[in-house]
Amino acid sequence: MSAEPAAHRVIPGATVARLPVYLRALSALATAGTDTVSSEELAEAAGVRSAKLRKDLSYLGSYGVRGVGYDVARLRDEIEGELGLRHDFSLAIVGMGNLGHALAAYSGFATRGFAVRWLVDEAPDVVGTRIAGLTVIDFDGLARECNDSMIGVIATPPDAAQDVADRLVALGVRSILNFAPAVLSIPSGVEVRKVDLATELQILAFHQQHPRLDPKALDRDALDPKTDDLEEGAAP
Amino acid sequence: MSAEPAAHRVIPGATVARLPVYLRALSALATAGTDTVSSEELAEAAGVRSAKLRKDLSYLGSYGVRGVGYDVARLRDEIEGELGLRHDFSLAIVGMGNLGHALAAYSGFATRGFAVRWLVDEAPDVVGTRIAGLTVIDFDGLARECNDSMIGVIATPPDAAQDVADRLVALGVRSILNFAPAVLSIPSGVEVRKVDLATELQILAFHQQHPRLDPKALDRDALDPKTDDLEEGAAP
DNA sequence: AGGTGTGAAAAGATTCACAGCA
DNA sequence: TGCTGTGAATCTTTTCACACCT
Repeated sequence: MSAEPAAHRVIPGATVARLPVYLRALSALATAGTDTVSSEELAEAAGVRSAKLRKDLSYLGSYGVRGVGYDVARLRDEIEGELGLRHDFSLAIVGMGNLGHALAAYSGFATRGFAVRWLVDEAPDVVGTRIAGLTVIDFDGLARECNDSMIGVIATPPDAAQDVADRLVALGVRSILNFAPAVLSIPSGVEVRKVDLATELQILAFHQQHPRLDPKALDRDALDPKTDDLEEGAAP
Repeated sequence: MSAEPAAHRVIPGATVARLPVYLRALSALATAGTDTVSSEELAEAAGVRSAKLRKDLSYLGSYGVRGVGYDVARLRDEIEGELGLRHDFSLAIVGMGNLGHALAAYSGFATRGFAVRWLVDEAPDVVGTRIAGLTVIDFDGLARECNDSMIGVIATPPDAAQDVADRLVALGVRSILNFAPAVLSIPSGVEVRKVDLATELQILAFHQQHPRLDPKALDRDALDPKTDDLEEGAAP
């Protein structure tokens, strides 16, 4: 037996980082009216190998049926539950420069379950203005609104980032998405993810300068019609 | 011996992903007038452990001096060289919606060595308009300008992403930064990095729901970056 | 002393390959 | 028959610990 619904299972970080991708693929399948999917098909849609997909899903429990595949709606719901998407999160974007502005308006940001609710800036001439339908507040204003489902988004210049992080932590924020190219010092118990555009570009630059002398790219087409392999995995 | 300047050394993907962070820390130190730094100090500034830093740097060669540390300017230059930042790259941002607009104007994007040079969109009412000092062009326009140092940035809605990727590849682009929440099918030889905001938020949501029963959280506060993640590291 | 460079051990992630169930 | 779930093998990344150099 192994089909335990809830468990003290420890899900590897690399797996967690892929769950959102699986979730997206499953939502697309559900929308398309598909109700059962094999690991092979889902893996293809998610850009991973089927063995990896099955291993990942096995950490959640046994939600597949041998000889058949996975129930799309069921699996989607399980992953949503695992990711904690059953309740909504509110985003507080700090720093209303170009990037903060864009994030406030960026619809891709308002994925199901995440809504931009507060825009924060300390500049007196910015506080009180309206951006994307919200009024910009300062940290005092944010303190009054703070609750458990708040996620902080740092979109300030790098030199202000640590200070902003400290303030967010002081408000009780436990999840931070950091767009500022700065290393943050954060107490344990608070999770930070960083999105760093310059870093991504530099990694691309590296690979462009050191073309991967594709290890075994020749035999690929012999085995498999599709020669596309792309990225991979992650990070804890 | 081991102080070979250039080598056929294979640098692990995880290491490559950290070089930009070291580079930033070194630039800051150089600006501050520091000319020598120990692995301990640099690691602290970069948010990693010193052993990891030393191991990473050892893949580049022996640029440190025992009992002393690393020469800041020298190490910075070596990393720049390794990352291929000796020559400049030009960015072509495709998709002039909210996000594309913001990226065009985002100064953090114009890190040394990377300049936004082309803005691309296919909508007739957008082509020809000026954004952030550049005139928006279409793919035909881009085809005329294409060169070897071009990096494509996809900032379109997800359903257009694959088509845009195909066109970029057809133009000879070998590096793509993808902001669209879609899995791209790409021929080998082309490198794709993805930046996916919804995924990052969902990973944060997961950790908020499953608080890491801090294994040994007593020690130090800062560090323990992951990311990559987005993940992710190198490639199959 | 003081701090780098690196083998070797440990931890983590991916892939293989197949038993076992529908 | 067909496809999941998973132990075992493999590969990658991190951490340890210390020889070695200045």
